[in-house]
Amino acid sequence: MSPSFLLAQIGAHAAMKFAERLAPLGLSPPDAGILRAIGASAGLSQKRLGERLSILPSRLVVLVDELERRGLVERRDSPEDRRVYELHLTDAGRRALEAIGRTARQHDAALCAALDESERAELSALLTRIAEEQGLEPGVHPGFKRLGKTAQPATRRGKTEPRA
Amino acid sequence: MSPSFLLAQIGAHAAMKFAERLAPLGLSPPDAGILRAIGASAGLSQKRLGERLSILPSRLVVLVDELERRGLVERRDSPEDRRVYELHLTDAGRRALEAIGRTARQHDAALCAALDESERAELSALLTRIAEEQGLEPGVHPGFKRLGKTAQPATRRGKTEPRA
DNA sequence: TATTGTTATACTCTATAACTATA
DNA sequence: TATAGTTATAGAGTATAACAATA
Repeated sequence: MSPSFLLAQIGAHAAMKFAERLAPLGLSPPDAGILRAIGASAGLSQKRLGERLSILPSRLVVLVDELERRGLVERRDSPEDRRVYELHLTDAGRRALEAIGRTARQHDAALCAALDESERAELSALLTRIAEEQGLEPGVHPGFKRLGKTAQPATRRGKTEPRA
Repeated sequence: MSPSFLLAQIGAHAAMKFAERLAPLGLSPPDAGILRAIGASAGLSQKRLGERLSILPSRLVVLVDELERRGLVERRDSPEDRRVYELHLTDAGRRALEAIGRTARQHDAALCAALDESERAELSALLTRIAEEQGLEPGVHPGFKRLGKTAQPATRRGKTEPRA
């Protein structure tokens, strides 16, 4: 089987399984990405957060709203520019981030159960080279942009009508 | 970086790039999966096709409608059970399938440009073992089921109101 | 009564444009 | 005039229920 098909297939499977493990924490994969990014760069604006994660501003608002409502993220007015917020993790947010880390390690172990330690290292090395050559941002899941094709509406002829 | 994150990241990238290469043919990834499945088992019913590809019947109808409208797929009444259609590729459908194959090989070469021949074989071997251990169907992309978490509507407080 | 294909509908995510407050 | 954040809305994809024809 072609490596790129296997990558797409296992990658989608990995993303789904990770989302399943995250669900009991009440978090989605975008939530985890947001908490991780804020944890790595406290004070980030929504603008730059959205750019880093390739999440549209209009969607980011809703995601941050929810994380703020649940007390994991805090929006502070920037003293330099009153248009922007500085995003910070609360204590609960930091605990959530740690839980995400534990979840990720469990997920990793389960997904790579077929491989021993040195094989996992070999796999990571190969994947890292591909990621670099393809110009992928380290630590940033690209999400899934719009990609379908544009097609005209089809004229339907029914199975809900007698055929004989 | 953890292998499972790299897998999800590169997998999503691979899926997007493949969709981009398919777009000039006027096809989406599900279209390609459908043509491939019908090509491998001519006469398949929509029911079994949907099961194999994990596409819901209500969506499959629309996809097959469009492929039939474009003359790539033909629905023939089953002589044994008047409820079902037998799905077949037309000549144009077979040509489309060949074009998809060429596209997939180009995609594969581009995605794995960082690796030489023996490294690609090594990668495929590792990935195949993971796919088997994880119980993934050979040749079937799992798509992306519903996985977000359920959250109550948030009470918004606006940046569109004066803050001072 | 169960099944195949189909339609209708709801919810989520992606995407774009327009809007408010501020620079 | 441009920018950060927000709102509204349109377009896909996912999911469920209900329906007609047939088994």
